[in-house]
Amino acid sequence: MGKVITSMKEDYAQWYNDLVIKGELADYSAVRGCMVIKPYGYALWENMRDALDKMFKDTGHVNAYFPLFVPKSLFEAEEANAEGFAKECAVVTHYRLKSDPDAKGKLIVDPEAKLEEELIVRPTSEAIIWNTYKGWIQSYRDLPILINQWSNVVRWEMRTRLFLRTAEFLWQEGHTAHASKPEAEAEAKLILDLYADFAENWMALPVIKGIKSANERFAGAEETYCIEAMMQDGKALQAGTTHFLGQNFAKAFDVKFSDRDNKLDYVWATSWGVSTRLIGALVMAHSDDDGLIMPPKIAPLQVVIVPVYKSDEQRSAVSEKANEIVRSLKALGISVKYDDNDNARPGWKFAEYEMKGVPVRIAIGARDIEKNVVEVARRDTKEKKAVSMDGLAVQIQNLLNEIQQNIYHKALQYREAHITKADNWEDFLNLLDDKGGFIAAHWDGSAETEENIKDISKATIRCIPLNNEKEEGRCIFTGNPSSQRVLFARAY
RNA sequence: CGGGAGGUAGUUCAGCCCGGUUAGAAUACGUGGUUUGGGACCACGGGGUCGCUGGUUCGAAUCCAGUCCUCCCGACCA
Repeated sequence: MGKVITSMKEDYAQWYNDLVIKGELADYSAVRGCMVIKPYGYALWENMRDALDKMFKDTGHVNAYFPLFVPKSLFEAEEANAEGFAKECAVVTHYRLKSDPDAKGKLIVDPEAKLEEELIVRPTSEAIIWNTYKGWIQSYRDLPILINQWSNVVRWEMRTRLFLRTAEFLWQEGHTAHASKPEAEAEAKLILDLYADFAENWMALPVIKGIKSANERFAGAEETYCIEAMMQDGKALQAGTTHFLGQNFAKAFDVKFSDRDNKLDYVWATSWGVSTRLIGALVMAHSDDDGLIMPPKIAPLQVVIVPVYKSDEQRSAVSEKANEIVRSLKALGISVKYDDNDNARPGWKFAEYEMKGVPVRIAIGARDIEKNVVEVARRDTKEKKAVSMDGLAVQIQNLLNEIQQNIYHKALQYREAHITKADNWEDFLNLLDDKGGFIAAHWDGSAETEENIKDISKATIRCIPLNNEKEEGRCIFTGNPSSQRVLFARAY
C-alpha cells in the first residue's frame, strides 16, 4: 500500500501533482514557487537535454554561458521586451548582509551595501547577450553567431504549478545573429522543425507547428513560432517557441555589421527555447491512473528486472539469469536495473515501477527458468507475456521501439480526435466546455476580437498552423470575413 | 495579489470546537522469524522543538496575533 494516485477523472490537477510527487520527479521546497527536481526527474531532463544538445550541435550551434544577472539599464534597452517581462522580474538591490544588532544570530540586509544599479535576475537573456554580441560583431565575416546556453531563469509567477509554471526553471535558450533577414527567418524555422522532431520522435509528443497571433507573440519579436501540444484534459500546452527578432535587439543594442559592399546594417536575430515545462507536458500527455508512462527513448530507466523466488537456491539461480539478461541488454545500450532488494516483494515492485513509468518490466522466477522464458510486461498497455530467453535482448529492443511508437500514436490519436471545427459562437463555447481540445475556427485577424474571445471563453489562439489550408469563412465572433481557420484552446 | 482549504512521526491522517497524565493510529523504518508470480504476516523496537515567531494562561498541538510554505478557484502570466 502507500502511494495511491488520485484518478485523472476525479481530479485532474491532483492526479498531475500525485504523479510528479509520487513518481519522484520533483518535490516542493521551502522557497515559494520553486521546486526541487529529484534524481529521477533530473535524469529525465538530462536525457532530454542530451538529445536536444546533440541536435543543436548537429545543426552548427555551440554552447556558451552568460551571466545570471542583467544590469537594469541593459534590461530596459529593448523596450517591448523589457515591458513584457517587467512585472515578473526578481531584482537584486543589495550585496551584503550583516548581523542584526537587535537580534542575536539573525541577519539583516546591510543598508550600506545598496547597489548603485539594480541587477535583474534574467527572465531571459536577450539583453545581456546582445550587449555582448555588440563587441563580437563588426563584419559579415563574424556572422552567423549560433549560440545556445543551458541555464536557469527566474520569472516571478503569482501562481505556480510543478514543472508547468515555477518561479525558477531550467531551459535552453538559443540566440543567433545573422547577416540577412531570410537567413534569420530560416533559422527560426529550422529550430522549430528541430523542436517538433524532438517532441515527436523523442518525447512521443505530437505537436502542431504554427505562428503565434500578435497578442501571444514574444515581447520584442517580429514573429513567434511555436509547437503546441494537447494534454489529456483537453487543454493545450505550448511546448516550445522560436522567435524571429528582426533587427529589434540589434537596434536596441546598436549591433551593426559591414556587408560585402562595406555597407553598415543592423544584425538580424533569432532566439528560441524549451524548458523543464516539457516534463509537465510529457506527464500529462502520456500517463494514466497507475502512474507515469515514460517514452523509452528518454526514460531514465528503460527496463527493470524483478526476481521472484521462494528459497535461497532459487534466488541465486534467478539472479544468475537476471545478471545475464542485464549484460545482454546493456550490450545493446539499453538502461536496465536488476532490483533484487529482498525487502520489497514482487507485487510491491510491480506497482512501484509502474508508478515511475518504466517502459518494460521483466519478471523472472524458478518457473520461468525451467521453461527458458521470462515474463515481459509493457507499461503502456499493461500487457504481459512469456518471452523466450533466447535472443531476449533484441526482442526487448524491438519492444522498446514499439512502445515508443505506440505512445506517440496514442497521443496523436487523442490529439486528432480533439481538433474540432466550430462554425458558430454557440458551438464554439459548447465545444470548449464539453469536449475541450483545439477548436478550429475562423477569426477576423484583429487583436481586439482575440481579446474579446479570450475574456468570454478563456480560450486563446494557440497558433495559426503552418501550411494552413486556406478557406473563406466568417469570424466566429464578429462575422467579419476570414481567410483561414486558426486553433483556439484553453491552455496551460 | 484576492477568496477558500491545509501544515501534528518518513508518509497519510486523528486529536483542536470545549486548554490539563508520558500527543495517538495506520503505514513506512530497524531487528528476528515465517514469506515471496500484483502493493505479505507475527513479535519486539526506534522515531515528534505539533510549520515558525510572539502573546494570553499556573499550564498551549488546542485560544489570540503575525509570519512562512503547500493545494484549489480567480486575477495575472511570450
